[in-house]
Parts: sequence; C-alpha cells; structure tokens
Amino acid sequence: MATALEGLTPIGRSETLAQMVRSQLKEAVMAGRFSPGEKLTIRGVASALNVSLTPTREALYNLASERVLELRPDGSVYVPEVTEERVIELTKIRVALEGLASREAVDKISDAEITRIAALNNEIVKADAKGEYSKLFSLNWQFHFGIYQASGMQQLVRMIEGCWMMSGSYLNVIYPKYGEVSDGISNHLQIVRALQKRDGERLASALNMDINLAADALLSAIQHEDLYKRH
Amino acid sequence: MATALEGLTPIGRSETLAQMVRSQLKEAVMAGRFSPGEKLTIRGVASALNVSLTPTREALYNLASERVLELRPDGSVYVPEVTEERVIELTKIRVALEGLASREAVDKISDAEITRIAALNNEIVKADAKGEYSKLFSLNWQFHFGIYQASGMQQLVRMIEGCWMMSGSYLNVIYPKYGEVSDGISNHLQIVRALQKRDGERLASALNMDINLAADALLSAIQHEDLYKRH
DNA sequence: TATCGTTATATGATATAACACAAATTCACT
DNA sequence: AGTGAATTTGTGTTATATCATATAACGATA
Repeated sequence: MATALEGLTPIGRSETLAQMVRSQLKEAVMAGRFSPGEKLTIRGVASALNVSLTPTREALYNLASERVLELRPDGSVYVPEVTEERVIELTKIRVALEGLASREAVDKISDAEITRIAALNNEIVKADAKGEYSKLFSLNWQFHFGIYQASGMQQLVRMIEGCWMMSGSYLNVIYPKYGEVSDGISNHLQIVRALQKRDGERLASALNMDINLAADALLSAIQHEDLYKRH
Repeated sequence: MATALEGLTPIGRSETLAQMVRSQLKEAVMAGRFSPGEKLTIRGVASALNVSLTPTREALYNLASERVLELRPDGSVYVPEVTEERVIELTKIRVALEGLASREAVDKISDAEITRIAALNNEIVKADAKGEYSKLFSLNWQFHFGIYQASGMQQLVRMIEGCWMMSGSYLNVIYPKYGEVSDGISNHLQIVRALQKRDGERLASALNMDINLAADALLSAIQHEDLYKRH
C-alpha cells in the first residue's frame, strides 16, 4: 500500500455561501450591530455581502425560522426588539430546558469531561480578570454546552442553542457592566461542585441561579436603556 | 367614515408556493406517507408538485431547520427515522415545556377559555366514540394548545408546536391501537378539573401523565414494528 | 477478473432575469 | 396649490440557466 497518502489531511469542506451569510448575520445580530426593529431586505443584505439573492434569502429565512430574526406575514424580515417580556419568557424556557439537560447529564457525564469543564471555568476566571470579554463569551458557551452535550439529548441541545441565539442578541449589553460576571463566577463554582458530586438537583438549581442572574442584569440594562431613549 | 367597510374581512393573502409546498410536505410527513429514512430531493419534490426548484428548496430547508426533516451535512434532506431514543428524548422535552406552559397558563386563563376547553374535551369523547380519528387529532391539538396559548408565552408555544411536529410524524401509528385514546380521555378529564380548580401542579402532572401514556403507546408500537421488520 | 480512468447522470448551489404587488413619487390638469 | 392618475421604485417571489461535485455506469488495460 502507498503509505504516503495516509499522512494527508482530508480537504475541509468549505461552507456554502448561504452558511457564510447566515453566520455573518447571526454574529451581527448577536453582537447587537443592528438596531432593534431594523428591516433586513434580501437585496440589501445580498449587496452588502456581495452575493446573490438566493443564498441570502435562504440565510435570512433560516434565521427567522430559528427566531433569531423576526418574520412578518408579508415576508419581510426584521431584527427583533428586545422587550422585557421576551427576556422574561426566554429565561423561564431556559431554566426548564437547561435544568432538564443538566439533570440528564449528571448521570452520564464522564469524569474526564467534568475535569475539562472545571478547567474551562478556570480559564473563564482568568479571562474575566483580564477583561477579555469576547473570550469570556466563547468560554462560557463551551462551559455550559459541555454540560448539556453530556446529556446525550441532541434535540434538546439544539433547542437550548436556539434559546441562546435568541437571547444572545443582547447579552453583549451586560458585559462588563452590572456585575453579572463576578456573581456568575461564584455560580460557576457551584455548578462545578455539583457536577463533581453528581448532584442533579444542586446542579439544576445552580444553573437556575446563573440564568436568572444574567437575566436580571439584562433586564436592568434594558430598563436603563429605556430611560435613555425617553429623552 | 364608511362603516360598512370595517365589517369586511381582509382578503386572505394567498399562500406563497413555498408555503404550499411546505404544508404539503409537512402533512405528508406527519401522516407517515413517506418511508422513514427516505431521501427527498429538491428536483424530485419539485416535479412531483409541479413547481420550480426555488420554492421547493426553501420549503425543504425550512422543515429541516424545524427538524421535521433531517438535513445531512452534504445538503441532502431525509425523512427522519423513528427511533426509541428520539421518542424518549422528545417526551422528556415535552414534559418540561408543556409543564411550564400549563403552570403559567393556570393563573392567566379566563373562565370562558376553560369552558371552551372543557367543551372541546366533550367533542373529543364523541369523536373517539365514533372512531373519527382525524377529527380527534385536530380536536386534541386544539385542546392542548388552547391551554398553552393561555400562558401568553409566544416563543414557548412555538417550541411546543415544534415538538408536536417532530413527534407528529408517527403519532398516527398509535391510533386507534394500544388503548392510548381511552386512557387519554380519563387524563383529559383530570386536566380539565385541574384547570377549573386552577391547580398548576395538578395540571402539570395530569399533562405529564397524558404525554407519557402517549409515548408509551408509541414506544410499544415501535417495538412491535421492529419485530415485524425482523422477519 | 480486477483495477482504474473516463464518461454520464443526478443533485445541490448560485446567479440572474422576470414577475407581481405595493408604496412612493412624479406629473398633468383643474 | 390641490387632486388624481400615471409612473417609478422597492421588494418579495418564482423560474431558469449554469456551475461544481458526487455517484454510477461503462469500458479498457493489465
């Protein structure tokens, strides 16, 4: 057998244009780079990204079906408004779904995975100390989804991802303000401890706390912003 | 002002082709008219429905993003397989989400709405007695979503709809077999009573029972089917 | 016969053009 | 200047053509 071939790395499948448009839009929405309520037209986005209507339309409607964007009955797509009701509702849903995932995960997760998640938490603490907030975001995502993935429930994980994407559009608002981070860090410690003791209830309630703290911070940010606008 | 005009109902926006394709596909999947694992090609569906590729592709991918259909990494779309794991997972998710919705609804739902839902249940009993199963489906949907809508949580309701659509593809399997219906009917009574007493915990646990009974029936149907295939 | 290059076909991805409808704008006429 | 009709423009929708790639069928050579 020709052995030299075995050393080659397979060509990485490049993303389709539609996927690239999708991720650009998603990132922009989640970074809050669009104004809430802004209309996103197919042609507008297409020409901004220099692609044709077809992949743009696909990306736009895909994000709408995941409720990252809002689809109106006439087919036009908007950046969702950040309302208190929406945050409160999403928080309740997240508690339910992420509570379920963590309860399932606690019996299935491997010791190695727990170690990895604990290590992630240490990195989070470091990133926080250094003020590296975008790194913090990424690490926080990995931390949480490391746990949820361990549940082995694929559909559930995707639903939770959907929730994060929906609420992600304004998560940036609260960093680094409002002290969410430092509270969150002590909570993360609780989460790690609960994992190590494999105590599902404790894990779920620590997560509950984590989610609600973030939500509170976000809500006060929104109220603050509302006062702002009123001038 | 011309007052006669205000009584008119707006002309129903005729659906787009993509929406028509979508609903046709969705209905076919949920009625079990495709074999599980079957590949749905864009051109195949397009020519079957006599429309072009564009709306077909949109409908296919839309359903995939709602997980009614399965999207593989290479872009091809398949009818999902009905596996035990999937049913078990979806059942747990449904318990969490529908439990949440019902707990929220119990404080907000109006007396009139409770009356309407109780009436729906009577119709369900009748439809069951007459063996009108497709009517039963529709009424059952209205019964449950009447409650969930009362929660006022839009996002949550849409997620639950998603769950129903995902599991709907094989719900037909269990009617009228396996006695799900008659058990379900006594459960529905519990649900109505809990609503009338506005007892959230009781409501949630009755719903829990309802969901799990249906899941059990479905699981035994699947296992039965598996034995079948093995011949 | 087995292997491998070639060709044909199927399919997804993308761009472009055309269509339909609605809103905005322009323009003519009073 | 005001009003109403005509036109333009913007936008979503759909069809079609083209491209790239994967798979299958074919065939030739060793």
